Amino acid sequence: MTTTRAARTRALLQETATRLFTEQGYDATTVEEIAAAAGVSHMTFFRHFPTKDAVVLDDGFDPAIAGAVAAAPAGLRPLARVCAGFRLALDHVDLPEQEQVRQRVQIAAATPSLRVGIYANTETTREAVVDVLIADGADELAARVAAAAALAALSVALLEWCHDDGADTMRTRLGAALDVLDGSAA
Amino acid sequence: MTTTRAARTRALLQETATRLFTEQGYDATTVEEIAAAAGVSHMTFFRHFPTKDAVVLDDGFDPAIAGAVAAAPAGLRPLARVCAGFRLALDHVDLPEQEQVRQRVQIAAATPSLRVGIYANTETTREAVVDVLIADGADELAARVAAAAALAALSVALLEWCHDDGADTMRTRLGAALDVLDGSAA
DNA sequence: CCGGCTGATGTTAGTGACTAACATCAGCGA
DNA sequence: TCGCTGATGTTAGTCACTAACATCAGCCGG
Repeated sequence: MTTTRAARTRALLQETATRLFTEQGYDATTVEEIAAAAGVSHMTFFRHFPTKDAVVLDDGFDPAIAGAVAAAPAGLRPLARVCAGFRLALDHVDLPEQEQVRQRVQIAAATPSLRVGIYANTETTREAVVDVLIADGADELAARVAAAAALAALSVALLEWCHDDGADTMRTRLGAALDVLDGSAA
Repeated sequence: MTTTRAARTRALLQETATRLFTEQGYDATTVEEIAAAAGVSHMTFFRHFPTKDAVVLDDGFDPAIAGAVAAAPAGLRPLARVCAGFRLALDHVDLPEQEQVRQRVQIAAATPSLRVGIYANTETTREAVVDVLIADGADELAARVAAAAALAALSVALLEWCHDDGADTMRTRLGAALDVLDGSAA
């Protein structure tokens, strides 16, 4: 079983969409267009992606984050703990297909409605992180604030990273963003 | 000039919308419905609010924030500075019509797509705060991260505040959220 | 008190994201 | 090979939102 048919269709749709978005812009590209270019119907598109923006916004490496936070030392205050966890995640996850990700982030950065979506997209991750913190006795408000702040920092760093092109590695950027929250920054 | 006709229409639309959203839910209420209940056409609705969610999400007390950040002591690190500014804003702005705001926040809290919109809505405020920080010599990434983190904290606090109903005042809640970022929290 | 001017509103006709219901087709196991 | 199941297609909608153009309300100079 090389890859299921569904997985192939999904990948094809994602590639096609990314290409069209890059060529002519996100807003100027309709779902119908993507589907046609991929040789399927628009219904197939929506069976694989719940919304048009999901094609761009599904980075898929969010879920690992909560685990990393759990692995970080439990004694810290919520914000420090979350930052420590994120740093662990950065070191362990090996950020696959950087170019793929970068291309998608670039599309998102260029499209106001998608930029917004980046923050929106972190909601499930945020809840997962919150659960970890609460399980270790953190106040609920503190947990939510810490998780939200750290994820916002990550999102900002991602946008910044693809903005001034290639100067830093993504890891460096994300690390610097966390420093701002941590107190390690001047 | 008591109030211009346009302002009256806008207010009427906002009240009508808020009422209908509370009664039957945001998603179950169409713009057409709101317009009809207010005795206007749907075009009039969109002339006063750019989108359906703007009726709920326009709190309008965001713009004052950037000014308060500018008034905060310039020597602090970006995150501390932003937090200090927000505290100033909380003390000086007198949070008008709390009930109106609370009702809208409650609608937003109950509607996934709107909860997302709360974060989205802070983008212009964020940029204003970023400008203030950069003008005082902050690193661009640091400025963006600090602003985003603090605004995320505020949004979280708002949601939490209307969630466990009436226990704290909104000011208290927001202050506690800022403490988590500041380091004043255990 | 009147004709006109301007901004607020209405009408109509569209586009595009998304959904529901139902038909069909591809491929794999019995 | 038959049939079953999941992947896809078709069709017909709903709803947010927009563009173009018609109309109407209210104030302003005459």
